[in-house]
Amino acid sequence: MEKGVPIANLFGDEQKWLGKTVIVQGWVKTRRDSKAGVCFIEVNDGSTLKGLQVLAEEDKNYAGLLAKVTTGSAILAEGVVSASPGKGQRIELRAERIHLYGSADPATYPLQKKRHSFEYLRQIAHLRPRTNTLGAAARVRSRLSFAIHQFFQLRGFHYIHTPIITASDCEGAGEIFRVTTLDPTRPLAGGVSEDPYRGDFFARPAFLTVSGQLQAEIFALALGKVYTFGPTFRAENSNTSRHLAEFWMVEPEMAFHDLGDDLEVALAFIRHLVEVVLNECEEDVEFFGRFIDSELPARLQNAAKSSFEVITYTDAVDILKRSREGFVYPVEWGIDLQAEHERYLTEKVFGGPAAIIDFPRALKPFYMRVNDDEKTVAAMDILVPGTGEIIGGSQREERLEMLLEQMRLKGIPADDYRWYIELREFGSAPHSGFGLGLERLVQFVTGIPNIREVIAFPRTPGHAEF
RNA sequence: UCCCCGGUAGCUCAAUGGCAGAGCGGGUGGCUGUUAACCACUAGGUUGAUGGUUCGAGUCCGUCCCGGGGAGCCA
Repeated sequence: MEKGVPIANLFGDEQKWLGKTVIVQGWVKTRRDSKAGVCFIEVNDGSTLKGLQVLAEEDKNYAGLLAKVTTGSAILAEGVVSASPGKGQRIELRAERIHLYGSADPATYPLQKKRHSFEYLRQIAHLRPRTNTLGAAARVRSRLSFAIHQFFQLRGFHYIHTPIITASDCEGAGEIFRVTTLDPTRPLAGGVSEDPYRGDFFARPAFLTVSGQLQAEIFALALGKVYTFGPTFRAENSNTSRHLAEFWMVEPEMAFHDLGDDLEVALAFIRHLVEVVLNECEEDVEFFGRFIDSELPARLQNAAKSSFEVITYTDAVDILKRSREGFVYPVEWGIDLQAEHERYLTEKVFGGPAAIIDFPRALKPFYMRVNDDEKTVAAMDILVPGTGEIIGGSQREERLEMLLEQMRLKGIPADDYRWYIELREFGSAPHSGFGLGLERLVQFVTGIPNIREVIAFPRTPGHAEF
């Protein structure tokens, strides 16, 4: 099959392509007719935001085809790259040949030239990647995913594939999805006395993972530095612009790293990702700045350059208590910081991203390392303006006795975590890690307000279409 | 799950309890190296569902469904 030149390449070096005959393949974004015998077809192939103006003339042998080349159609155009006398573009393609792969009925094609609401586009998730905003978000997400691998691979991390189906309700991080082959509409044959998992696929309770961290720890204590990057699932009934039931998470885990090292890696990581977006997704960032969030470019510049503030939970509580802000949730040492508190810290106190460390022991999961004060744990949250928490991490408890005490205090059955405990019995070592929600990162670097727009097929309570 | 706001033409939205409307999109015609093109004409409606109040309900009340914003939970 014929292969065209990506339109991004043409715009990337216009001088080089001028006068050359090329093929482009893509979808008609819009079409402007002129009775002077010319027709302007804007073609977008997804390689870049901007479309290429293809000039079709009515005296060419493809003239009979033009009536069907409507908005949304898939076409091939071959012709000479020429300087454009018109305004909005420097180059255009003067078509010698046009092939129509698939037409689109203008009466029923759901995408119009004008702006649609995100709510409407969500109902046509099979067509919305063709819009400017969703297309740009998908490109940025792809570039970020690559940058995530780059960052870790270049630093000697190994990519670990942790299981999607897990047997343990890990760390009780929220509600979990059950995995079963049993038919919920058919009652158990043996009645209430029967083992409900007899006849089920795994012959025991099984769930979709909420985190790959515990398994990543296994490999950190063998390969040194590892990371997982994959889908995770939460069955929380959360209806907000920041939550999904299925989302992607990056979780590095590093042996012989304490919380300070962990924080250093996390901050370098964020900075690297923001720099990649600024340097390699310029056009898309400029688009988001113009149509989605005017403060975005400045915020990204700020995040790439300025140093992140790092303060302890205890200091953060002091700052909040001294402030004269009328918080809905009163601040006291020991409370979980609320969205309003996080917003106040990032937006009013620091004016940028911030990291909070050393949280009260009672607030955090059993695996976090207890500090010498015995009241706090070596945890960190990285907060960004707008999105809130984007990274959560900690140094893990490597001391057997302390881990067992933590599990007792939090009511975690040791029997379910034999393997996790054994990691502390056989060659235990200090180690740390963190988790970053990919979708929240994409929200942060694009300014897109609703998380349902930064993932192709959002799963939320009551919604699993496509 | 809780609080607030909303659901009217394909899309985005108007309409004191009193004739169902506009812009865009579609169709037809005109004009033009066009740029969210422009001009004229035209088709297009069970006002989310259901029950009630009223001479009369898009509008008021009850219930339900769906969407948005905020909160909680979290990444």
